[in-house]
Amino acid sequence: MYVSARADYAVRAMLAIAAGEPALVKAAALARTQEIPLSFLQGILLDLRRAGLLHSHRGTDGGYTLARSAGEVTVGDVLRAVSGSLTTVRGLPADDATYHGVATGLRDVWLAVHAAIEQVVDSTSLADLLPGRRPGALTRNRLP
Amino acid sequence: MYVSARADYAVRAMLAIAAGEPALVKAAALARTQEIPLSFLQGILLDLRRAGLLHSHRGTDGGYTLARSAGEVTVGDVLRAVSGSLTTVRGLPADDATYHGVATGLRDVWLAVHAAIEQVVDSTSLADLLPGRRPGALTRNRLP
DNA sequence: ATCGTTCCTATTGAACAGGTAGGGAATATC
DNA sequence: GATATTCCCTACCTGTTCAATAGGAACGAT
Repeated sequence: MYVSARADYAVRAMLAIAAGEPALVKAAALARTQEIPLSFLQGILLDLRRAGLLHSHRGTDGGYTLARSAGEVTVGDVLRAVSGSLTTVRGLPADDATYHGVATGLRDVWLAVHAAIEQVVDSTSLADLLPGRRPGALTRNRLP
Repeated sequence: MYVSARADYAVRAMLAIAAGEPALVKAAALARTQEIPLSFLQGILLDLRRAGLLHSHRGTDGGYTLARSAGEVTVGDVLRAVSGSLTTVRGLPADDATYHGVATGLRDVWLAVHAAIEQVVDSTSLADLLPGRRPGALTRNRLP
């Protein structure tokens, strides 16, 4: 179970842009405050824009802004935008895994893991994570 | 969220060895029936033995056998044996992630994901996945 | 229309996962 | 004890991800 640098950076960038609303936030500012390599970040921002999560504006006083409000964007949306499928097994989406013989039941494990992850990231919006909100909005999702 | 080839192969190998009990199972037989590259598999089996999950026997009619019974080994045990930490963010254990500024809340998301995954893999033993058991032992963990 | 700023793209190199090859060490059979 | 079989270990190759650099294209302000 591995969260890639792309995925981590993408959520942090979206949070920083959401926190700057309604002003535009520059890529260079994101890279500085969140300690993300600028060139790498630019590729991630491009993916987020192509996925329809960001609007970009060029020229002086340009930058990025959210395409939807922070409450309408979930962490899962961001992860899917930069990683394709949310959960992959050996590089393929969890659904596509086919097992032979005694390992047939393993498929259900990965599907259960996928569902468990989905339940967390799809029920958490960017607004839930921003400071100034009630802390621990997530705690009720932790364990039964 | 990425399940590595090592992790997937490791669980499949453990299942195949468990299914062969009490006979010893050879690495070559595992590679053939589960379609795993033999050389790669040998390195995985070495990790599983060092973690105390397998016993190995050399020479003619050698092979591998479980160190504990199939009911006493969980999927989580296997994953930790080959991957170190169960969940990593940018290569580091989920606990070690430190975030600055507006991204502080993101840490709780990864911890919640970690807990959700843990709940699935630590409550599923190898015996639960073997054929001949009641199917769908996992289904009650899927969703609330 | 020009200038400066910003986003966008292409190229290059380091680090790591996935996969391969071959020699060495231990065990059982003959 | 010689031999065949199997596990054990090390080094190597390849493709992808992560990261750095440099230049080109689009936009707003003056």
